[in-house]
Amino acid sequence: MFPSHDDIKSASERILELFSAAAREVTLDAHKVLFEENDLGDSLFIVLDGSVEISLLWHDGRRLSVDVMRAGHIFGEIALFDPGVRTATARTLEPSRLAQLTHDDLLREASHNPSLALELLMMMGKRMRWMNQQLHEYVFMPLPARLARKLLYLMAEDRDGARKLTLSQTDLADFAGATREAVSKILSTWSRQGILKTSRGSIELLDRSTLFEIAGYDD
Amino acid sequence: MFPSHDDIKSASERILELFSAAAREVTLDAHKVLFEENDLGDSLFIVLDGSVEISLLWHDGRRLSVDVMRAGHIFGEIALFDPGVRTATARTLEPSRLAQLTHDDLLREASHNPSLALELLMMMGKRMRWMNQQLHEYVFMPLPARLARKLLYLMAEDRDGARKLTLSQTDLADFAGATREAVSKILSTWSRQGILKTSRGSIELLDRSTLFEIAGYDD
DNA sequence: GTGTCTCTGTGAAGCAGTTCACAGACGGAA
DNA sequence: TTCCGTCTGTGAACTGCTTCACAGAGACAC
Repeated sequence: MFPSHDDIKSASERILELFSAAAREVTLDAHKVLFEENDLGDSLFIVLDGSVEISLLWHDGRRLSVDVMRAGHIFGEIALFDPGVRTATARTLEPSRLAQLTHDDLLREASHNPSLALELLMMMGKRMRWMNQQLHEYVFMPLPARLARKLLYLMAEDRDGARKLTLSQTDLADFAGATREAVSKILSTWSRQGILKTSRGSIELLDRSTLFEIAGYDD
Repeated sequence: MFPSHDDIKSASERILELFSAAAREVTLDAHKVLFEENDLGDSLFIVLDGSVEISLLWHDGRRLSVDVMRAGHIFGEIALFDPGVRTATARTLEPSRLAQLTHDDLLREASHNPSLALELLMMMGKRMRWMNQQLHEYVFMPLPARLARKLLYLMAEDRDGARKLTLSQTDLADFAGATREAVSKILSTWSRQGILKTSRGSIELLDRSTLFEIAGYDD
């Protein structure tokens, strides 16, 4: 199966306490860049409300979207623990509220709270495990399987029934690491096979188990 | 430029102390598997002597070699902080001596030593930054650039002049994430252009700056 | 309604890298 | 020396995805 989002992306009790003790709040409109790859940064964010897309960019304009962070999810941990330039770009998908915590805040709290530090280490372990999985998928899996996984992943995010995904095919292509045209063609054949139903700006899943098979989750 | 290996892969003073306080020593022959992807594991290793290759496997036999760990380098951190199955395979390239530290050892030491925990967090930050870089390279760069980077990376490892690399083209292909044939053809053209010299089982670099350009390190 | 804009569908050509096939080169063992 | 196994080089066919090109279909503004 694919991993449970809450375990990987969400904060534990103790990390939430850390935020409430030290964080500053940030409010942003939709489609605003919170930080960009190669910006200097040393802070961690938690989403209070809204959603934030995390993506990798390349100088020719290509983009690989890696994740969407929603309420309760934490991101920005690389530059928090290893201050320097950001390794990814974060932008809001809708109006969002975030809490921000700096490297200094962290040092102050964690230096006399070992169990907080241990929880952060576990979070980092889970995060690295997830990144490793992403590398696996990208390196070894062909586009249809990767696309199937991304669809299932993104649908599992939306709590409501998890059958419908609101996303243009262009954006979905960024998640799958492919062109819009390639994604469109694959979705068309799946649509013809009754696996899903496409419409302008959204996709409705009809046959989850077949998509599971295509994704290579063999069970 | 490409990252300095010692910063990312090596242990800090305090982490070395942790190993000397709690670790168990392991000795292995050449070409022995230390652990394999999907094995259960919860321990961290440091290389005392020899070298260990870290690679990702796929069920059809494909392999992506991601790194080589040498004396002083640490690996296995994912399963240390997030006990569960291994996300990669580790095998010795030559007879090697390692020290091993378990999750329990770590908890014992780090739970009353906050600055050790902070150093471990920084190490994890650097490690994630490096993984992110790998994902970037794999997703966005074409084979020749990726191959150039891997050559420069692997040559920087060997301290001795760093001009000669002892590695078969088959193994190099695993590092570049491509087939032996594709790598062989690229090396041939580079050889014809005087960038390097190939021979059975090794590659000698002649024109570092041209390879730098091909690798996309524009400076 | 009409116009415009973005999203979707699809076909044709191109290309980077794989797969397959085989030949020659080197090194070690007998 | 000869033989054998592994490593290297290269050509031909194939394939998965991109690039380019264009047409039709919602959605929204007026």
